[in-house]
Amino acid sequence: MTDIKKEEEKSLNFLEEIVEEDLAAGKYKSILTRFPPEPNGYLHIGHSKSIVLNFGLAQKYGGKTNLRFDDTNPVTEDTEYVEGIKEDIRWLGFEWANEFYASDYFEQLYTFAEDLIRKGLAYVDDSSAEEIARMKGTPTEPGTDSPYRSRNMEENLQLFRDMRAGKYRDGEKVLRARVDMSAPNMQLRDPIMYRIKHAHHHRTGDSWCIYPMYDFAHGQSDSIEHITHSVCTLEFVPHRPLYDWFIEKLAIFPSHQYEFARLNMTYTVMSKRKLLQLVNEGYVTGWDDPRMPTISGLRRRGYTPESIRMFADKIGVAKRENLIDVSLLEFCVREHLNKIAARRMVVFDPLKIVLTNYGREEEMLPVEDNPEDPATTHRQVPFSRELYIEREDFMENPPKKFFRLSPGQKVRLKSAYIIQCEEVVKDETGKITELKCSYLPESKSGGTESNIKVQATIHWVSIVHAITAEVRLYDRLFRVEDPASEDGDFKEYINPDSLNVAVAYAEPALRKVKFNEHYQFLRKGYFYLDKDSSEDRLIFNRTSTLRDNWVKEQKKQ
RNA sequence: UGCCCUAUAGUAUAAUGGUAGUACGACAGAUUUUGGUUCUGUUUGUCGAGGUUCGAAUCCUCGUGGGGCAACCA
Repeated sequence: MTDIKKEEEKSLNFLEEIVEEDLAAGKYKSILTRFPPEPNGYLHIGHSKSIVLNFGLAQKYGGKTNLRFDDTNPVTEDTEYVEGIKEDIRWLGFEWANEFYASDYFEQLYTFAEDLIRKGLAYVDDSSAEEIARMKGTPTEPGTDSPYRSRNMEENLQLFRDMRAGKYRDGEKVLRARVDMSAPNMQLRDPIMYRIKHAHHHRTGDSWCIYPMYDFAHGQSDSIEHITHSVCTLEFVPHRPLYDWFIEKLAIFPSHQYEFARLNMTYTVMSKRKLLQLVNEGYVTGWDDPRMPTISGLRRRGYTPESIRMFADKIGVAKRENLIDVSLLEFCVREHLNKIAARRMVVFDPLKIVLTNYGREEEMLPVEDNPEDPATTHRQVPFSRELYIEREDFMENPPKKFFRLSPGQKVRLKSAYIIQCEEVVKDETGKITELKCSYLPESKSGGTESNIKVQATIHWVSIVHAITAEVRLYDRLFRVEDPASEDGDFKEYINPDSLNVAVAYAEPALRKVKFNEHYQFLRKGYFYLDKDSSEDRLIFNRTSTLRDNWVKEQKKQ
């Protein structure tokens, strides 16, 4: 009931409004969107905004979404990326109606081009790239006509066929649309439709040596598939008149382009070019390095598809430039993981404690797996006389608001007993090596007299039963909010401490950990088994820390 | 010195000529065997100047700020 109400109250974004209007006006019976990545890199969190938008629009209004690879530039593209992209989309939880490639349409696009030549709307230009650039003019000065602009139709047709037949070298000729060399919109100054590239294409092999440009492939592909709403990012706004021009002159299905502002996020970079640099120059270990904003990186780090979809939903869709705080992404993943992650106790920086009055060898204590789950299961955790606690959970001279262990003070060991610190043992350098504590037998968790109040509860692990695990603790990849907008090379702003590796002591239940299981290490954060793990070596990535008011409190002082 | 997009709390986003709301953040409190979670409360906003109107965040004009466009990239 409340959910329905919420749904009703939730306002539409401008694209949903357009779709609703089109549907209401009977313009379309159902809608068809597409997600059109170029297979020249891996998908990142910015793409997930587009994916959730395109697939979400179709889902919401009973339509469908095609996956179309925009593979018109053979030199940068590869099937490795095709496979990676498909995996990422599926992982995010979306299924496409059709898998298409712009290269599926090369023959059709070629026919379209000949059609435009016959109509006198395209011509072969022999000018060099430099000459074409010069004749293009500037934003404030009109361009000038190429001497080849007035070539007759038959000659253009023959030349274009010769281009396809491989008679010319790369760069010798191009096919251009004859639009308007003095248009205020630069995109309309006779844009290039085809260029010669004697290059191997990952799907069409060597069967073509001319390849269509984006502008002569994208809109036409949309039209061939009868895409109703072609949603892309803002930088293509100036291309829209050209998109419409080609469709009009070709008299083909009128797909329409709509633009939204791409996602920018603090403390990271979001362009494939920059991400590729980080990979190639060894700043990260790969596209799926857990510090990367890529889908594969986030997945490896322990993010869930649900959390990313929630994020995409929360950031909204509009046309103004934005810089989303990464803390919103972190909020989303905590929100989800808090509900599903099993709790475990792991000590990162151990301080030994000895319970001087604990007479038994050991005992097993039941500990709940997830307090958020009313039907939570319990596991048996071994407790014994010698334990590790977190070194930071003890202070010899604590400040006022420190609630944890200190000389003479009590804390509860989670799901076990309350202990009191009796003696601090140090080595010759003054470093604390051990704490001698007493425990309160009647304070046993769950017991009738266990309701004794103490200020804090801390996690622990039994030394003889502990297993070790490597934990990889990540921080933001960059030191500044918006590295791309800083002066100089963005790589100067990389955070040198974005990765910290430590060996931690874990309760034995963690020995049975499996891939795809999300854990909360009590009070330490959310963790996820890394693919680098092996039978005898557990490696965990910290997905995210927990919110920490104590850190804030300390900063105030 | 052109064309295009854009401007609402710290960050995003809604209000579609009629009470400026929501989320995250921040701050304060309650609860808590995680300084987590949960709950409650507080704080902060319509870029500027004119105009239209009974009434403007919304429409118009002129500024100003931000972004994009001059790849044989997408």
